[in-house]
Amino acid sequence: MSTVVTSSERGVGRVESVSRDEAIYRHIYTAIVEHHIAPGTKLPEDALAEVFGVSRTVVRKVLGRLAHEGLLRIARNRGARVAAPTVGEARGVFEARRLVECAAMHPVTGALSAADLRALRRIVAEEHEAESAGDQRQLIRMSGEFHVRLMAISANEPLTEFLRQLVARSSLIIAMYGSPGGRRQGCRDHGALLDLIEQGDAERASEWMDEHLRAVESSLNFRDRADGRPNLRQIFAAIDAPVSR
Amino acid sequence: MSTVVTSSERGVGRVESVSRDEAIYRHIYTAIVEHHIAPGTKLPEDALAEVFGVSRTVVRKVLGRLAHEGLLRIARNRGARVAAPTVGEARGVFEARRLVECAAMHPVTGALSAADLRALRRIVAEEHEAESAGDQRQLIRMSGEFHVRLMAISANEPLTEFLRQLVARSSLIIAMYGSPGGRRQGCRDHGALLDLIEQGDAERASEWMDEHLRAVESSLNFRDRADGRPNLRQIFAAIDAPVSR
DNA sequence: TTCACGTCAATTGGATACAATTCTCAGAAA
DNA sequence: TTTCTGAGAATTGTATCCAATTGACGTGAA
Repeated sequence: MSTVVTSSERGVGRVESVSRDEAIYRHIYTAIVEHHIAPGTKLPEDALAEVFGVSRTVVRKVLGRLAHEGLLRIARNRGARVAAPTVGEARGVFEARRLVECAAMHPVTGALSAADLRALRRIVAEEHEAESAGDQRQLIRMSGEFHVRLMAISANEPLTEFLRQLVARSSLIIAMYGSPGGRRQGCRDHGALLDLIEQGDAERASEWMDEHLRAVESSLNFRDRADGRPNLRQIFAAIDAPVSR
Repeated sequence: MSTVVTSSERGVGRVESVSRDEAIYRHIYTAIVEHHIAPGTKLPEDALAEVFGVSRTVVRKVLGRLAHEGLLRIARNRGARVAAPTVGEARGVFEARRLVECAAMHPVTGALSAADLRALRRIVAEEHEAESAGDQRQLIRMSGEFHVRLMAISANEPLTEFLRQLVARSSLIIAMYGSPGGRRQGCRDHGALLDLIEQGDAERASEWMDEHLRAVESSLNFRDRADGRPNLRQIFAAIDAPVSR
């Protein structure tokens, strides 16, 4: 599963970059977003506390944060599970992304610097490398990174943070509904988008982003679940047959 | 200050609508958004625990949630304070609102039902009443309610929740930078917006929303703080004089 | 007077203990 | 066999306790 940060992290040389809470948060966050943990998986407080070598207190804080970001669902007295977005929730996330990311192309195009462009092209290059190497997890990571970093150019903290959450949830959605080799065009696409932005054509960049996100959404299979155990409640919710007896 | 919910809330007739956590959350949330507590006010865990008759444990959970929504700032070992948005943060919030709310006018216009329209007109009427009565807090509440309910018509949960947070933070911003009688045109404006949406003119509704939000932002006074103690760091950040000694 | 320093009170961070709830599964009854 | 039931185990919710950090205050030296 996920490796645990040893106590050596608080070395003298390093500026204790992140708190212990933050480190645990990132571990679980990464595990979910990079598909190390399947949607619906239960995350018991005891087990996590033991894995990370802390008490349940700090685990609960982290779980609360992840739940607030939509990556977990916490049911009272029933603990936390990795979120398993319904089809409706999945469509909602992508609709929100289209609205926000397309609209953001205008301020982003206006604010783009040469350094920004270099950093983004570097990410696209890493996407290519990951694709060539067949490293699906790296591809997921870099694809998400691209979208978030692009939004970050707007220098708008609320929007960037919001998108970060949407991108993370998108990753969960792909884990549930994505076909294994579903998204092939993704990376070259991002490069083409950068060309448009570099040319200052915000309008076409916006249209481009719209098509891109629709393509990703279209590549999903909302008819049957991708993972092992089917969500019975979801399946039967659409069937209005009378219950026997 | 804020009244405490007595234990009678868990009456038999009522379906125990909200948990105790939720009740405490709403109390503090309302107190902040409706300007019962000034930005920068410290919120000690002990004091809140005593006020609400619970242990610090549950208070901490609630404070964490409020901090995650941007209404509080929690500094390690220094406790929670009501957020005091800087000018930059304030502009960021309004920029995000313009981007999201304007873009949302298209799906909202498409999805508007007769019942939605009635509910929104009712809110506008309550805004008028509050304005006539000089009830500033009710005016704040209804104005925020209008924007959130309007977004809710899009039936997009992530966007609606995001806007709810932005609206709450806007209220904090107005508490800091708003002049007492600053916003007079607000309520009739909302009615005019509904006219445009009712006519199905999403494009003009979007433009209208843009102007509306810019007007609200323009009515703010970002030069000197509205509340008592000035933010020295912010003031001196712009001055590049060498420190004596 | 002003600054530096050290002690002490106040507050928060984290761990543990106990209570409350849910889940599991064996066993009985239909 | 299937379904219901209930006792026990497992897990979460809350309170409390102790350690760690911060901030305030008072003392003393320059």
